[in-house]
Amino acid sequence: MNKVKIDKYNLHTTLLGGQAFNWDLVDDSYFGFTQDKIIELKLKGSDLYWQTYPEKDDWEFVKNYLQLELDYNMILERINKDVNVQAAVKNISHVRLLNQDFEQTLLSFILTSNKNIKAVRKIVRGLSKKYGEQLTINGANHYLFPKIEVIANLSESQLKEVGAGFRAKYLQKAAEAILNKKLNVSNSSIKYDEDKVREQLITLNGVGDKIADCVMAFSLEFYNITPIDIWGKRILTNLYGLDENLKYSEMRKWYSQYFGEYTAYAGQILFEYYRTLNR
DNA sequence: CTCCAGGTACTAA
DNA sequence: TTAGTACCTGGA
Repeated sequence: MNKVKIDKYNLHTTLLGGQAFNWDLVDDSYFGFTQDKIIELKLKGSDLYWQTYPEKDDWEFVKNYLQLELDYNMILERINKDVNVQAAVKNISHVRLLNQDFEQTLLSFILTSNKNIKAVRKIVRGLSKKYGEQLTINGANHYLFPKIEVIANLSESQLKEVGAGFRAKYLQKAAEAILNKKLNVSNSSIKYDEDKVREQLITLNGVGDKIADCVMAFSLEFYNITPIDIWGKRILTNLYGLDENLKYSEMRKWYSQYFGEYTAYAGQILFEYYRTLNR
């Protein structure tokens, strides 16, 4: 495996927390899957051992996916607005944001509607095992996330077989929209206007404010916003004293104005912290 | 067994 | 514009 030094990187919570559903801890290695790669990561002290399959040694991918060149100390300073952030950083140290693939992120988060993380992970694995390509690495079987065209051509009942439930038709339609280039959004959308990207995403059935924000923060590098789920709302009302009846857009605005350019990092750190506190 | 989950669409006022 | 409710399904 290849080796690189990393600092202040909570690999465990970053990979297995609430922003991605495609990582597993096997012995002391983390294995992740995308539409065309299996990624293996192993942390020993400050040494990160890494490898990609089947195309090996894809450093560009790993560097970009883990956002290794980002100035994390600077971000910590920028979001250090109060004791809540300080407590979160102290307790759940150094949670980062991954830069994930747009298509996989969109489809995965469509599955989160009214589901807990564990259940979503299960559906994503079912999808991959049944409809994704199989790879054998060191004698073990791994499955890639299914290709968009595969999902677009599955029936609603085929998707329900892996537990997608009422989200099955949303999933298929979203894959179809991507395939037919009906969506004016892709991984290069970071150049585009925030409101326009959100507007595009919400045209999809099954994608509302919250899921759109997840896709934007976790795969399109819109770090100035953070998705507000049930935990995000609890943080706003319980820690910051906001009215629980505020509209979603008003809550998002509050987060963005308070935390600024790196709101997504603040949101994710607070989310992982507050979720752990209340479990 | 029931209850509910990192929401969203649909309907009625 | 806003409030109320159904939705698949599997963990807890």
